[in-house]
Amino acid sequence: MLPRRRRASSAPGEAEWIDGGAFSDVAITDRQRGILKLIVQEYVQSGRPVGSKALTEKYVLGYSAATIRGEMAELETNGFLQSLHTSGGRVPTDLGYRYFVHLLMEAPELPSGDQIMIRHQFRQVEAQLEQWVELAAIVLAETAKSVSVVTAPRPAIARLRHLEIISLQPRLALLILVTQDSMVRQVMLRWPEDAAQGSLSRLADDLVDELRGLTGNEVQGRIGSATGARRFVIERIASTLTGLDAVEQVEIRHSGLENVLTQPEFAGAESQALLEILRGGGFLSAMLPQLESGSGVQVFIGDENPTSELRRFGVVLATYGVGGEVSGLLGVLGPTRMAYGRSISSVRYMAHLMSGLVSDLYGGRIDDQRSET
Amino acid sequence: MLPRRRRASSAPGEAEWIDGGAFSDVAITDRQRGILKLIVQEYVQSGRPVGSKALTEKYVLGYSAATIRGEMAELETNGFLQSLHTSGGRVPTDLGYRYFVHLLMEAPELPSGDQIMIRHQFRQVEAQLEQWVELAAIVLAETAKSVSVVTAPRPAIARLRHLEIISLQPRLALLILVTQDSMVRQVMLRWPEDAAQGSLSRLADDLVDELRGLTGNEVQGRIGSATGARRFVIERIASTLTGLDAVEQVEIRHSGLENVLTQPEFAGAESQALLEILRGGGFLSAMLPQLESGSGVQVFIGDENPTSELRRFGVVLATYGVGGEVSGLLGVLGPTRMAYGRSISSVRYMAHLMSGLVSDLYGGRIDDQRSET
DNA sequence: CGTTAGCACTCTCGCACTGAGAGTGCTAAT
DNA sequence: ATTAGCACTCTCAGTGCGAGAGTGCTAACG
Repeated sequence: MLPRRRRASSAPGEAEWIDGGAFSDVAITDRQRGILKLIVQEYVQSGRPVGSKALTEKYVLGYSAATIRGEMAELETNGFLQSLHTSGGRVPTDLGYRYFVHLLMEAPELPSGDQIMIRHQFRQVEAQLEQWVELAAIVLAETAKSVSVVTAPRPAIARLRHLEIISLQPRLALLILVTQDSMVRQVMLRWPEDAAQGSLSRLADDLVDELRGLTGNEVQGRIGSATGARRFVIERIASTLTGLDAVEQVEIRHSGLENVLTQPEFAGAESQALLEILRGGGFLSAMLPQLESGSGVQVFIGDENPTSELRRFGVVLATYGVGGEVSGLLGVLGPTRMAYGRSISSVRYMAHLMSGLVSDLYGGRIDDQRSET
Repeated sequence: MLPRRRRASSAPGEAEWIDGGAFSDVAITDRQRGILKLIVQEYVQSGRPVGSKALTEKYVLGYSAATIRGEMAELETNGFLQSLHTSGGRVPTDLGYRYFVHLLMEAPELPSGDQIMIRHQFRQVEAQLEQWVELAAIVLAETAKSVSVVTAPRPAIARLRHLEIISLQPRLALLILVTQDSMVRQVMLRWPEDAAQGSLSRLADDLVDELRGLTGNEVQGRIGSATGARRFVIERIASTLTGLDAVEQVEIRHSGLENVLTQPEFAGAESQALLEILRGGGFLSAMLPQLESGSGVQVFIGDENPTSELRRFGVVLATYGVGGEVSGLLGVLGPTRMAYGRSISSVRYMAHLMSGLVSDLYGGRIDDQRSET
């Protein structure tokens, strides 16, 4: 009946009333819309349930507290609000937030001052690829004032570009793999017998020539009749490459825990839930199938989240990257009572920025790799 | 007068009374020692100030609560204990903890069951170097039941082993540096003019031949009369290598926040202090000068810490690595009221384990680098 | 007929108060 | 030297209470 999840308004500036059809079967008047909007904003800001009197005192409305009470009662029966106690104000339900995000909220562009500052920070570390993700997490946490999560950009599928084998000890060597998308992995190799650097280097050169541009599965297919050290190394290359494609391998950076842990709802055990979510790779593998890549900023509120641990959280996510080729994911995590407008603005801008950076690196050069050594 | 900081007992098993000389100018009887030990243990476990009566009820001692009161009073005047309120028991001071750690505590070896489990986990990821540090942080946090910090092993000084330049776009290239200690760094290069992959590869080959084995400063010295792209690349190599030597570049992994944030002393703003410490590189640069490398597990309690943000924390640290050549740092962070014995055992074992792993990689092959390509 | 003021009622929250429990120092007896 | 006893202090949990805020209902109003 109602949409479980929808893309956020992508038009900066005014709230959009277009496509209200999804909610149109619910009777909700303009005035109720206005009141709902105020309640969400107020509750997000204060964290305390909001009542009719408080609204009339804080805002100049054309009608009185009693009227608001009536409207609030109706909003409650329609499922947009709920009252925690008989007295003491009301708070939005997940549906209330959803309606707010979908139809009432504004998510303007980030102030140009912020944009300039952020771009400046990125220019500082532009050269060091390793720092991009870290910086993105930090900046996103700061602008959204929430916990941010960012993954490194990943190719849809890893292909070998270069490898080196470095002898460390007679029976120990280090295999360095570089993929076409500039990911680097180091793998330790233990030989059953002594191996000299010379033969290892030759082996490496051979393998580069033979395996360049191949995926993990294709490398696996090349094992063929290879034997001994050569076979062993090829197997390792294959498994490392396929490992890179696995979702579980993706590391999430996060930042800004302090923005959220100090909020009242995270006083007790709730903070543990948050840390748990951020720790394992579970968050990612739960979220990924929900994301239609390239579809802009997506918002998950409370029960809309795929796992029950996230039931009390709001998640604002976007993918970034170039086409379907290389992509990462970034977003913001907070209590359902979070500032969705600001979060969406921040996430949208950061996704845009990171896409730009990544496309500088990888854009339009997917197939001209074999040209030179 | 009193030592500000001392190495922890490194003899597994019994507490050591040797070298008590440092504290010997303070009059403290055997019975007081026993009482102090009990108080620290009790307080660490319960988190509540401990009183005389509670001790007699919990333990079978040869004397009564009144006697304990007398001894506790004396311990307080000597600075080992302090009472937070007129009534309500006493808690150890920093000095009390220090005495406990130095002379009263046992830090036995980790149970062999734990050791086996840990080694098993490491065997699983042995091949993936990137995962060692991560796993070390996780395991350390688990065994010490506290927040762990681990840095990746770093060479004392980075020397170039290999480099590659990969053309991404006409004016954009990626420089991949590999140091002799197998660290890999990726640097983006923007050219003022178009450059073909062919010339870049030749440039890279040239530079490898010329710069292999050199440190950042030495590379800097080789700039000489080089011009154009060549000069630009050399400069970047030099600055990246020197950057690797900088302490600020070191990344700390941490794990186990949940072990500590749920404890009573971190209910409020204190948690923010902890997150702050773990965030920036400040922690490391403050701690490093305090550490005599290779001297085993070191313990810093409260005011013994170099920075004031750490005043309410206890820190148990050890370096690991091979000789003075390659080293990292790992340890545990917690409230001053932490289980020092368990922490020291865990840190000691993990340092030992990581040293073993690192020495497999880097051991005794510091100077035979130029032999082959 | 929608809107609003008024009213009685409910619930939370902060505050003061209280008694139990625990700890302390002191002293006199052992 | 050790200890039992005692008077005193302080914390903490529980209780009661009043203020404040919110609610639903109803009657009056434009």
